Amino acid sequence: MKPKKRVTIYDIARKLNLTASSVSRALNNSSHVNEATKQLIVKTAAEMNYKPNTLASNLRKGKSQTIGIVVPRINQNFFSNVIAGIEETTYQRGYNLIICQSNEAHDKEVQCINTLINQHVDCIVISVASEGNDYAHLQNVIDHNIQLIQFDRVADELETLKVVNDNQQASMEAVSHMITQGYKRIALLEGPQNLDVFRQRKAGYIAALKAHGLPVDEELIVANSWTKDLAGPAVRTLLNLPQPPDAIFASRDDFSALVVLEVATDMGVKVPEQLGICGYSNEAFTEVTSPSISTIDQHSVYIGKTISNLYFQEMDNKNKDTASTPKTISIKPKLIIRSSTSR
Amino acid sequence: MKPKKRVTIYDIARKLNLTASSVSRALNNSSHVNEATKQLIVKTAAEMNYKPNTLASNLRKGKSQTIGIVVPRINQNFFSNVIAGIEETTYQRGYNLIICQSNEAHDKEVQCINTLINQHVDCIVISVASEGNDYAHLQNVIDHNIQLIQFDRVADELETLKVVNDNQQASMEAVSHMITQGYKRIALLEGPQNLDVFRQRKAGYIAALKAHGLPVDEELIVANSWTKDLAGPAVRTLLNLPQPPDAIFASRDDFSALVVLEVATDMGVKVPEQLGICGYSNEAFTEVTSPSISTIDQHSVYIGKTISNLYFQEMDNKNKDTASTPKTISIKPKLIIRSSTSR
DNA sequence: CTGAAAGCGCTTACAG
DNA sequence: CTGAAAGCGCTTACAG
Repeated sequence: MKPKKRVTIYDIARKLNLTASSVSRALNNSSHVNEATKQLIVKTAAEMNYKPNTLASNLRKGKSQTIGIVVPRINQNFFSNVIAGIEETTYQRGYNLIICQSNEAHDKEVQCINTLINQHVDCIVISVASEGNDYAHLQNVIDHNIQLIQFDRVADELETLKVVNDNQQASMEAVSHMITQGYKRIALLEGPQNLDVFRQRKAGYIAALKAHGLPVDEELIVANSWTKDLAGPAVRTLLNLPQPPDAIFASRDDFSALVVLEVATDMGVKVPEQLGICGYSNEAFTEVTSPSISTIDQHSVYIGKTISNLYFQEMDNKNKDTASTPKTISIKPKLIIRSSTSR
Repeated sequence: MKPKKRVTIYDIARKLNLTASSVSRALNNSSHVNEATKQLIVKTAAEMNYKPNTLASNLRKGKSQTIGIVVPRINQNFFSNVIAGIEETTYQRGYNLIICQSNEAHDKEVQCINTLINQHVDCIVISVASEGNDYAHLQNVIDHNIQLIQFDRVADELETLKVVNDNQQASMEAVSHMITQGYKRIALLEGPQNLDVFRQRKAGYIAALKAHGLPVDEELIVANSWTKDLAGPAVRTLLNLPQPPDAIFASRDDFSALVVLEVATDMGVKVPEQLGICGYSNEAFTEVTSPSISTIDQHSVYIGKTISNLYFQEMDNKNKDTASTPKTISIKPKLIIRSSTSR
């Protein structure tokens, strides 16, 4: 069976003794086309099961109604939520999403970007890979006149639209909350410090301690080492210190917070009475553990929506020829106080 | 600032006093082109920061090197993992992914499909929405000669390639395992029964009981009602029965299993001694609770890889004109035995 | 090995 | 309101 050809506007035109021009106009709801023939054309197109060729239309119009997204990992909660948020908002406007994952590798990130440029996407949304600090490929996006929007992990030096989480502020609030609850020796589980977002969380932790006149004890700061096998022992060591902490801010994520909870339970350390615990990212399970775990919600879906709205707004501005200043929108994460820090 | 035009093969040709034909051939590594000029062309293209226009190339070639994916929700673990798997395999071959979410709504699913048809994707991968049982839009995909691959939630009546999970077999194994461990009154937490996959899990549960000569007690089968507020009370009711279960198969997912664990702990019911628990889907947290929770791994990333491999294989067959029979590949989920069912 | 030409399916100024 | 024509950027048989 040879692939039968698709119906084109020429086929419709031929059938109705019209020209492709008219068919095109009718189908695009353009003015200057007789209402009766328009009706006829639309009806006939449906009958013939006509599907417009977006490729041709986009080539002609010089835009693709497509947004490209590059994230380190598609199947990481935060990112898949952001993508879902972007999808929701852009879909209504008839935009498509092309999605790539960099796998945290700079090489692949460059390749993804090139593919998206070749695809003539109208906009590229990216959260940069942890590896590499050469941003020539992103500059290339700008040079090709494609709107670039960075989020979460951003290259500061590039002047682009940015949507970020205020990690420092959120961390500061979380730690301040714990101090208010009477915790005095608060430990920090670091996330990977090569990423800015985790450095910000650490900075927030330190700022909170200082603001409340508490000392920063290096002994209580645990470097990121969260393979499954290392997590437990690290926490155990912490809790076995001569002067153990009375609270732990698991700034990496809720999984590390869960490990803390498990180790504490296992050692007979009561949460929240003897040990406060706060995680990060509001994974679904934090609500259902006992005690439930305090954490920080990043509003990831909302971040996605913000990104797309920012894009559409920017497009409007360009049409109006308003000067567009590169701006950064900071989303305030929300501290979710649950039982694990309430005493 | 007006958008500057991109470099085309004509620009390169002009610069080198050649024709677009030659440039095209050189850039596509085609034969019949002098090695020296080829080198020159490639070098010049790079210097001019030339990016091919995939839109034009695809229009001309009549294919898009793009695969469309439609899932109920992008940000659901299972689906985002499948997508990641597809991405990994297709990326190497230079394919792009256009991703849509149906939000479980039939209307939106139809719209997604139409968009993908218009985009001239080469293949559509879909897991159908829970709503609706009219599959005209999928038939339309086939009619447009686009390869259709269904996965997980499939419309049986359509003759397409299918990649499914053997939910029944996996559930049967899980329940049999619990029986082997000495549990005798095993309860079932159902998933939404309008979806085939959850009906299969229930069937596996019943089959296991029957195979081991155990009675099926309707009292022990709890309908899906997993809003956060309803989960706890439902489990509590179950455990307060005059003849309570000594094990629970949370066939819906690991979150419901976690609820069971929390309620049991709260009631002083020892897991696994007095109550066995098995979840479904191998969420990351199941490994780190105490006791760790037995569950079923669906190999979701592998499912994604299988889907793309199936597609490439099918393409090869078509090129060889081999008769292509619609086939179903069944992935065997893996029972992960942990502490919550080991006594 | 290279060039001239047609065409993928559409849109859109330009006439009438 | 409708048509004829050009062109988006590329690829590919057809000549030479």
